[in-house]
Amino acid sequence: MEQSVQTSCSPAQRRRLKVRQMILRAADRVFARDGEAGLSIRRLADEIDYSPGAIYQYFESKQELMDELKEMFFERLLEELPTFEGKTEAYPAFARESLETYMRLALEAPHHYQAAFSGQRNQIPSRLEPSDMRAKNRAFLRLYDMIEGGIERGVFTPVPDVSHIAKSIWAACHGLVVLMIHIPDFDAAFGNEAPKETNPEAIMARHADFLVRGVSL
Amino acid sequence: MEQSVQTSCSPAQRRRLKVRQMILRAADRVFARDGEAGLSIRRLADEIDYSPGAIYQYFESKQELMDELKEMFFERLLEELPTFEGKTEAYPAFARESLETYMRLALEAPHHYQAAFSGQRNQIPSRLEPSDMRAKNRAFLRLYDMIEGGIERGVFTPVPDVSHIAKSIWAACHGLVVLMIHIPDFDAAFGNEAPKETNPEAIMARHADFLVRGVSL
DNA sequence: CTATAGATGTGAACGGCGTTCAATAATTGG
DNA sequence: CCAATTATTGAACGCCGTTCACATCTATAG
Repeated sequence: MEQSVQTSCSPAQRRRLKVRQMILRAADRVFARDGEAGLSIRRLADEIDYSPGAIYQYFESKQELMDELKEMFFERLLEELPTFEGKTEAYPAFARESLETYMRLALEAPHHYQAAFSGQRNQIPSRLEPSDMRAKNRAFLRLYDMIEGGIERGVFTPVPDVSHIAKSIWAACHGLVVLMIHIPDFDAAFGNEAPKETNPEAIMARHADFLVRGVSL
Repeated sequence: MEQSVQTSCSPAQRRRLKVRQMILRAADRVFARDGEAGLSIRRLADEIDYSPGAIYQYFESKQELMDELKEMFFERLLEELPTFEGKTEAYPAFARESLETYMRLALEAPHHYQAAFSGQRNQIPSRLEPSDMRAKNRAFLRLYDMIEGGIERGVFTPVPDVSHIAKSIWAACHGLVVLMIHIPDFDAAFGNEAPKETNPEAIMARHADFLVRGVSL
């Protein structure tokens, strides 16, 4: 408490945060490799050459650790989501790109994404207090603003409640991702008319197009 | 093997199936009450006054038991899905009703529904061999036929590959249900414009309408 | 520099889990 | 009624998350 800057606190607590980060990174690695079932406190402790009990010095429970892992996905999403800086006529393409980014990132980290929607308890998104809002809620706000922006620019059909449309579109993207994670070759399956295209990108692009057309005009 | 009808085989094997059904019904009860986390072989054995090991005489593993529980949802869905017997102009309403039935049943058995999409390993739906197809695949076929029927009647827009649209719509319904299960008050949340309606039925109806309009004309 | 208070890590333990298996009880066919 | 098959048990194995008394290390105060 000597030359305390108060903002970055003490010298020894730095190390504490470093170790915490190290645990999180190791957990992220194991989780991406072996999924939720493959990540146990004991295996994680083994990975970082610690005793299982030691982890509880840095996390209240496995749940808290998992929650931080899940949060990571939406933080990454917020970084990668595109921003619109172009002519109005390019807005639909921007909307499609936003939805495709969401689905692509989810498919790249399927375990993280699945886990983020496994529990039942969750915060209600709120327009207020955007500072300490969880990343998931902030991501929904981006979607909300994206649709609102389209309406203001006159490329999307105006509706009394934008949040309804935002929820429908979020749900649609979420559903496709979950189905693609859950059912292998979901894009190629059911090939009555011969499976022309089998890449996941194609069906995601079609899906995004279907949704954007649904709100256009 | 006396007056054997051959279809229902032996007298003692009857009892075996009875016990199997009894276990399944008990598992269904515990599962609906306490969810996937609350259903353990030991608790189930306790519920039916059996030894834990006894259950393995009737099921290879807990996974096999769970799989049958999940299958139950789609069998129930197949029973409750409406069939179309009306004038062409009523087809959109029939389509909406089909989607709403799917979502309503899922919300009524959230644990079953969530569990049905938790694993990664799953069958690819196939147009062929409809006899022993899993109920989930048969349910998808119903959706496929529903859309195809709409196109043939000239109320839905023709597309080169019906399965693409079917997948998008399935994904959209699935996504909404999962989000509603995962986020409490998902329908009422985000009330910028004052939460007028807070019943789940309303947002499901809007969602179904949004999707049916997307394929209409 | 040393003593000491607090943070840090350990290892054993608890209760619960899915699953297996030899031994026992029950049921069935001849 | 007996033999053979089947059903059921209870203990055991190796996991799991979590806790806790104890050892160990750190860093500050005298």
